[in-house]
Amino acid sequence: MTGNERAETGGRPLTRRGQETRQRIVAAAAELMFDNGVAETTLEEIRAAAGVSGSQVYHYFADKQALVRAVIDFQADTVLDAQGDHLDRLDTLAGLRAWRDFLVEHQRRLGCRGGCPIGALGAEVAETDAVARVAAARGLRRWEGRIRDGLAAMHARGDLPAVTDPEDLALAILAALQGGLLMTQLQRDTRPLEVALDAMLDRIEALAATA
Amino acid sequence: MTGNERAETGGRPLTRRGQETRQRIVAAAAELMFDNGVAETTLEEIRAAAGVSGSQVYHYFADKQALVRAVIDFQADTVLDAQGDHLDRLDTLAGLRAWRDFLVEHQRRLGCRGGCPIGALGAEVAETDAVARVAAARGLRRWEGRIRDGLAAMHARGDLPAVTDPEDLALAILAALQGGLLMTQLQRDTRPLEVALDAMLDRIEALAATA
DNA sequence: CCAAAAGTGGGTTGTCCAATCCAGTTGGTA
DNA sequence: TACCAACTGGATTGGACAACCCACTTTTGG
Repeated sequence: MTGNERAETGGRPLTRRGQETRQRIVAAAAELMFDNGVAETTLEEIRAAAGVSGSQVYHYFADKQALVRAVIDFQADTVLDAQGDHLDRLDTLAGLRAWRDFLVEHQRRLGCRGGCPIGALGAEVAETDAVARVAAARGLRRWEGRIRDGLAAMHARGDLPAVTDPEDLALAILAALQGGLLMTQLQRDTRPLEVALDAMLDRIEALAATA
Repeated sequence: MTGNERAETGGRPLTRRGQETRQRIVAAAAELMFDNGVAETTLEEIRAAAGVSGSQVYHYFADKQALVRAVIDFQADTVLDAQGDHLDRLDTLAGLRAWRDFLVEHQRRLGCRGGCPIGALGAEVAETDAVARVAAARGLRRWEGRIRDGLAAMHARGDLPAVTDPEDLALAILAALQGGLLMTQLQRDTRPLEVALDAMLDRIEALAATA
């Protein structure tokens, strides 16, 4: 899922070591951009944080924009990874609640800083770089897909009313999550995230009760 | 609500003309920053768009950061203004639905560009400028307050179950709205906004039915 | 072992832009 | 009419930073 295109147009292969270095650069860039935003992160800082020298960044990326795009794909992978098994257990109410608690606890540990690694990054570059915008949208879609799979299983099992659409429900939950993260970031308080997710899960619980 | 502090610390008064010019600068900055983001907006562009010359920007603002903070307050006023009477009619289900339609239609007219003028701006500077972050949070709180007032009226009237908390409900709705706007911006499609708001309003409708 | 890739450690260039300064004019108002 | 804020229209400085280039060494994979 992470873009493998070389900086140079001729698609010469990357050795394992090359892949690793490239990945180190992307990971370092991701962390710095998460902490300080894209605009406030310089290639020099990234170079130093990744522990590579001189022109290595330009060896792997045509320009900063290309790196930003790689970072977005990287964050999509990382975010889904970090949620681990939780995403496989969204087919019960208990699983959904546990996932909610995990997300809230994660924000608490971060001091409510940074917001969503995909959403915040995407929003910053959305109006400047259409390719990056689409990459961020794609990342959120993958996330949405995992939520939908859980709800669809509930739906198929008959735990949700037949008329409810798991697609819509999943999208609504992710939107509440994104908004909750944004407000939690601005207020430095996990309450918006808690209340937003609880509202959606309470709704699902209510729907489940009628099924 | 918009900050009136002069650039110079000695608080000399602004004449009406001065106030107007200052406002023109803020409005021009707000539009440019909404379209292109803070980092991509130069003071020179703002100066030209506002139709003022040379050092006028620095006559009213100590630096770019001060201008950004003024823009955030300005956008808070503007956003609430733009929703006009809708915000006074959030005490019925019909009023809530009409508000939802207005928001969706507004995004459609904008081509789903820019996201929330407060949220997107706040997120961009949140990790760099704590004062701006707090200003954005304050703007969202005002918005949240208007929603809560409507729901509280329903609650007082007995249209919502006594156990439900209008505060929480309002916060959840605003979070869904923010997340919906963000995803709508990234996907260039109003569906996320529609689905997120509908989920929250359906929930309120269900709660109202049990009251 | 050899060719290509990966990597070092600089230097350089050009541009953009925030921020400052100033000498002078206009305009309102007490 | 005197004063001061508002405003003009520049010039300038200083720094940051993306992007590019190069001579050379090390690593690796076939």
